[in-house]
Amino acid sequence: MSASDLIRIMLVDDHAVVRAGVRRLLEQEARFLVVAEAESGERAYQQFGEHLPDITIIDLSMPGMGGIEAIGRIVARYPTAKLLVLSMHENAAFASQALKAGAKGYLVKNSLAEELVNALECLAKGQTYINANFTKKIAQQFLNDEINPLQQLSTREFEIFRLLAEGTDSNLIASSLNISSKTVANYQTSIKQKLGINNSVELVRLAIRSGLIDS
Amino acid sequence: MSASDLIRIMLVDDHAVVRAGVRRLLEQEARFLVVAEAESGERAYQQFGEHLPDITIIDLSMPGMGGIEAIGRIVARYPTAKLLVLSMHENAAFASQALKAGAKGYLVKNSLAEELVNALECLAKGQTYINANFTKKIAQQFLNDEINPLQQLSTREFEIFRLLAEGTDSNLIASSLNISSKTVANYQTSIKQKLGINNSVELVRLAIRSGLIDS
DNA sequence: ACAAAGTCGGGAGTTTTTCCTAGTGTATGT
DNA sequence: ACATACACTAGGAAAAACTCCCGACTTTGT
Repeated sequence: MSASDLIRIMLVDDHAVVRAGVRRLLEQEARFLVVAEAESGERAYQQFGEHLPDITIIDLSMPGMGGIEAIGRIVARYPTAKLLVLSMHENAAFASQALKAGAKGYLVKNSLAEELVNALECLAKGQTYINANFTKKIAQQFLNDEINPLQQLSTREFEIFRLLAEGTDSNLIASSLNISSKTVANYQTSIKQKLGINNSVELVRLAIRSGLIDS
Repeated sequence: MSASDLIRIMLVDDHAVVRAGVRRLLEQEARFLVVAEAESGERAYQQFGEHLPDITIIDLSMPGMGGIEAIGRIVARYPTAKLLVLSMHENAAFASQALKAGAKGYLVKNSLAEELVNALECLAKGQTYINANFTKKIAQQFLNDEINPLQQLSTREFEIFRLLAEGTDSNLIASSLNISSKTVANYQTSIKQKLGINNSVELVRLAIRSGLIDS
């Protein structure tokens, strides 16, 4: 292996344990070299300029400047930067946001070591890498994502969605809107179906994320 | 150093990266030896019996049987087991529930390596260890205990509350905890009653407000 | 040892949710 | 103008979830 094959890597994660873990996994392969670590988005941006790593492995949820913003700043300044997101969130929304911000790969933390190596090599070659069992999830939600899930709802559906998310009793919704509680129940089903959710937990989360209600 | 000083450790975390990270940190110190790893609560319980580690380092949020449940089971069978929680949740509710379930220490994942070593030595000596910058947080929230509704919940109730708030299907909860789905339903009722809420929407919002889950 | 509290689940009834069907009204386009 | 589409409404039937009540057993504390 020639020196040019060496892939210089920076690790960004607020958890020292995770940084150590990735470092350990990478040490198994001689062609990877960790040249820098950062525990925050701010530091990541600084360190990037100092070390100009080939690839940066970055977490999304960090205190202060989050990973997404850090990605945005780094890519803005260094458009050829290769950033691999290593997140614990198995959430398509997170992935698409990260990729939209300029990341070149997305991996969940419980992935195997081989997958990490695989992802790194993809990025090194200039490709984009996304977790295999994740692509379909993203593909599914991608359609809905661009549309903005709540936008699919009809006026009535949206109204009922809002009331449900606020915790309003179905019967109260019915009498407020002067419709049968049976109709409310039916709407509830169609709303969940349209939003692709199975339970009221996801319903609330979606409402909160959309800023419709606050926690 | 004599052989008897060797501290045999088991790691339990669903993220391979985290396990590798802890392992790496522990390898710096010759007196620690990782004798087993597990990626789930179920496996942890099995492995514990096989290896009988001096100390078990365990994560709380794992799919299937959660960490709290695993702690409970291990402590039930092996009352002298020393379990150190290594969680990413900087949340007093989690900590107190974990300790109530029988854990001997609580550490957040972004702690420094020295703190981990420190904690391990405390546990090895039979002491209890809690993160320094965490004790005051716990102390703070301890005062609000009367106010903090989640504190009213029993271990089991809390566990089920968490799973419900995460949107886990009742039947899945039942099978994860090896109890009847009827029991889960009954718990659900008592949880709502204790927390003074009427529907699952409020349940989720409470969980989010408490930092138990994020939106 | 006794009381108090936690865990577990059956019984029985109520409520909610789902899935299907179906009527009405209102656009939209050809 | 007429067909087509879709939103709004709601009933019926069945399934699923929830509530309330109770009893058994275990753990814990005094």
